[in-house]
Amino acid sequence: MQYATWFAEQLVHWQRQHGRNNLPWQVQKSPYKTWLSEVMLQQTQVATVIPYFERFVQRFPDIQSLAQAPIDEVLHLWTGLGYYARARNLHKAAVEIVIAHAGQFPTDFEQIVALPGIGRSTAGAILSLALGQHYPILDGNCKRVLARFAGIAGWPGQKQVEQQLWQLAEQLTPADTFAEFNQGMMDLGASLCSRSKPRCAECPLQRHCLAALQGDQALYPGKKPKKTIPEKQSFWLLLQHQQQVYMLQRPASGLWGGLFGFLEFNSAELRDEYLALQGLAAMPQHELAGFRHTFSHFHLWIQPILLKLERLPAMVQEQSTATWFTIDPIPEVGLSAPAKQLLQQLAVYSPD
DNA sequence: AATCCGGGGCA
DNA sequence: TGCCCAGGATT
Repeated sequence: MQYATWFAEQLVHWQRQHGRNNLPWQVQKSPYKTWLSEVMLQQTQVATVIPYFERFVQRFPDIQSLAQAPIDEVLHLWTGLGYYARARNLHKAAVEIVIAHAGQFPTDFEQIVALPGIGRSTAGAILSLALGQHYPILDGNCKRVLARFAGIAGWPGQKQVEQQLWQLAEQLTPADTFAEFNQGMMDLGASLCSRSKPRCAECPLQRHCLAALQGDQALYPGKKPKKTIPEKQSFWLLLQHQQQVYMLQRPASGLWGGLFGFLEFNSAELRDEYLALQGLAAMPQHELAGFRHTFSHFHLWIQPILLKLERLPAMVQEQSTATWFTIDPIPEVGLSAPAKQLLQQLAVYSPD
């Protein structure tokens, strides 16, 4: 890459002038805070992450406190962020760090990348931003900047395209100012070099950016091949008794792993069978508004109904993972976004 | 409605 | 090694 030195100088200069240097995880920087922010940012944009980050660090100020926490509390602070396996991995990694590294965040690439939830890019970010070591990163922002600058075609999900991007990142990352450089790549990708309507006129890299010169910025990075995704239905049963609702903890892996949810059925018939079996068929049912929740690989149509119970049926209490939670305040466990939304609805319909 | 995403897990 | 999985926000 003939422009490597120029590229780094331009980007670092731009980062110092226009980049982000006062985000919550950038002041009183530590490997722990950098790690936490990077994991949150893997899935979510900066503006959304900030309040989650603040709450999380306030409750778990260091690796030890995180390691000691019950997983339900970790998931609670993650509620609404999505990708809950990452919260589980974060917690698991904290325990590993306490056991294997005496509570000190490891400083070797190999040790860091061995932690659950940390891959090459996240390890590179922690090493370069918080540990003063020369490593490249390649997050979504970097991929877009690099693909446009060098005109790298194809979808970055393809092995060979990703390989090219990593190689380019390695070549361009300067030996000394790697921290500003990596931060600059993320900042540029998140601002000027956005997916749609990039502001090339303001970009420090425009002069040698292939996509800008060709005017085909929209072609990079290549798009993921799309496929039609199925629509599934789910019938949720909200059992309410006074100011409490009945919820079950989901299995640790899979969709909404480890979160608490309502009774769930694949059809209205199965739901009604359950109600009959529990002797609840005659109770008045309030049909709540159905709604659609979208995942990357399917749509889920959720039809909730609410049953207000006079008395607690015995069988309902016996399920092992089941708990009666107060509606308000919201229980301090992991909840999916739709479950949290429904709980908030119930709070409105069921004032004290 | 389409798009985005870094890493885990399994065939 | 190459898929598939995962959740919500933004555009």
